[in-house]
Amino acid sequence: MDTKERKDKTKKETKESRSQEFIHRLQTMHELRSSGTEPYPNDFRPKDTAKECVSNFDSLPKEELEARKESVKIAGRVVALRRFGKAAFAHLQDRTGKLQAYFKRDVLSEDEWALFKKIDVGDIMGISGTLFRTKTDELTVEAKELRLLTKGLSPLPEKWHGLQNVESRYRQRYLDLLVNPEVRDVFKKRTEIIRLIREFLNERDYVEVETPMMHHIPGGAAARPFKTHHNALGSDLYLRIAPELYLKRLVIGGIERVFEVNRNFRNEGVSTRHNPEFTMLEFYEAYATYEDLMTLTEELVCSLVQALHKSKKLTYQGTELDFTAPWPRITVKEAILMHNSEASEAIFTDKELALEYLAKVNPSLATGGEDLSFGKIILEIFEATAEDKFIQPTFITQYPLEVSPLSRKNAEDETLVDRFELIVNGFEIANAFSELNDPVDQRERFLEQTKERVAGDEEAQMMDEDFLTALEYGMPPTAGEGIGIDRLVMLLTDSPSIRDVILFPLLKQRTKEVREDEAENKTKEEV
RNA sequence: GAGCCGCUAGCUCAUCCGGUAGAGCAUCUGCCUUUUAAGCAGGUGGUACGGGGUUCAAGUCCCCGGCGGCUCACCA
Repeated sequence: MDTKERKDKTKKETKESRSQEFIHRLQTMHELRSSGTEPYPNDFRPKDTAKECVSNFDSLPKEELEARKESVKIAGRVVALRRFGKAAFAHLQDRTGKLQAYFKRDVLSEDEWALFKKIDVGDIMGISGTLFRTKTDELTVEAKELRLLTKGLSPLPEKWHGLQNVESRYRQRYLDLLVNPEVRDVFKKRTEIIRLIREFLNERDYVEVETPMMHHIPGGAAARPFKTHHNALGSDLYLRIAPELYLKRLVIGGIERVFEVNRNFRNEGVSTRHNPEFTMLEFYEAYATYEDLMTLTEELVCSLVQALHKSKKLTYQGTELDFTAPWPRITVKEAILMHNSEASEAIFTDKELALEYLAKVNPSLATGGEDLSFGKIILEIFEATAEDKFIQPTFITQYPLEVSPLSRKNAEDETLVDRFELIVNGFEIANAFSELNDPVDQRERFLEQTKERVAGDEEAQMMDEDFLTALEYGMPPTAGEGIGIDRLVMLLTDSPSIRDVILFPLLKQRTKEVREDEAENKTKEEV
């Protein structure tokens, strides 16, 4: 078979044209198999990891290490390969890190040397050998035996620059993880943060639960939901926008301290701070108030900052953030007055004046603003003028009643609720309140929401009779909180975009893929 | 949804006023038994995101579309 015939054969095997390197590797794979070397075996069991080798033996002096003839057996991906004719160095990367391997023609059998000559960067190998130190003092395993464990057909991105193309990094995250160590590090930290949060709550007697992702009535937050359909039940369902109403049912059921770390889905735009599916921690504690949760939040977040940065301070995108507690507690009203020197205090008592002021600070809401509730107007003024001014961790408290349909009314001022948000670097990290446990009041709040919904507010909440039924059995006085895990991880890992802390952020399907999928689906339908 | 920027070899990037599409790494051939962005010599590899237009000539200019990034808007 000449080269051209081989290329044609390869094109038939793979549905599109491939790079010369892919074709060459595919040929190598076929050659190995036909000469009796399985390119995808599964009988190799490594006994050691790169990290174990380093931590156990890297401290030994060269002579002592080599006298011990320490045998190791490791497996990993070839991420670098330097050949010298009759010898070669490679770096193998496993889940724990990298280890250099040395291959010498004298040491290996003829078959193994022949196999080694067919190894490419990106292949996965298994090696048995002894540890030694090179001239440059690097701990290295000298291969006595080697196996090809997986032949890689597609070449890895370049060793020096890694994978830079942002779109490729998100779409092919496996490559990003493989070649960009700092990306691996961010996701390790994400896992660690979630582990620490679980530990923190478990220590305080909280019980972790899982509640439904598919809701008949999407509730617990102001957001537009994704809609789906259950065929057998013949009913439309919504992906949850928050677990809140289910977690409260559990508090009613006697799980007095409960939490869930899981996904929420909100049908809204994407940005550096928003992904349609995102991870939220929600927790509820009976016999606590929102003030207790402020203290708890300080403890939780401080412990995370301390654990990851060995300090109470960290730098986020060039800004130093100091998490030393206590953090300022500022009411929405105070926050607005702080950052609007020209605003009169009358805007908090006169809806017309407030609306006038809002039109000034956010002209996009000038039309249709009359439909907004007083509370919504105040909140809009806060968001337009004050929210992003709070860089250091700050609790914003005392939110308007109308924008908090699940929160307990403030005892002194019934137009406000006992609620706070934690703002860091201008964005919301946490939202918490003393929960409304008066079922009659809750019903009225839902009715109020229903009216707003009819008036056109797609985010207003729906009446949830099943939840009201639960509340009517009695929920202990409870405080609850939600913490956006992705945003917290952004802060703790100095990541500029939420997409840098979500393994597979939502991206549009590419046109070519859409066409192929449509073609495939059509074929299936015809069959 | 709007504005700006980007999309060129497997990867990272050049191509200045429109004039034969280039480099480094990877790959291929040869040499090389302690290298680590190994080295030396030689070669292959391109539908320049897709489509249309202007032009003797388009990666480059214009229009339509796709995907991505950033900013804004939306969005707790």
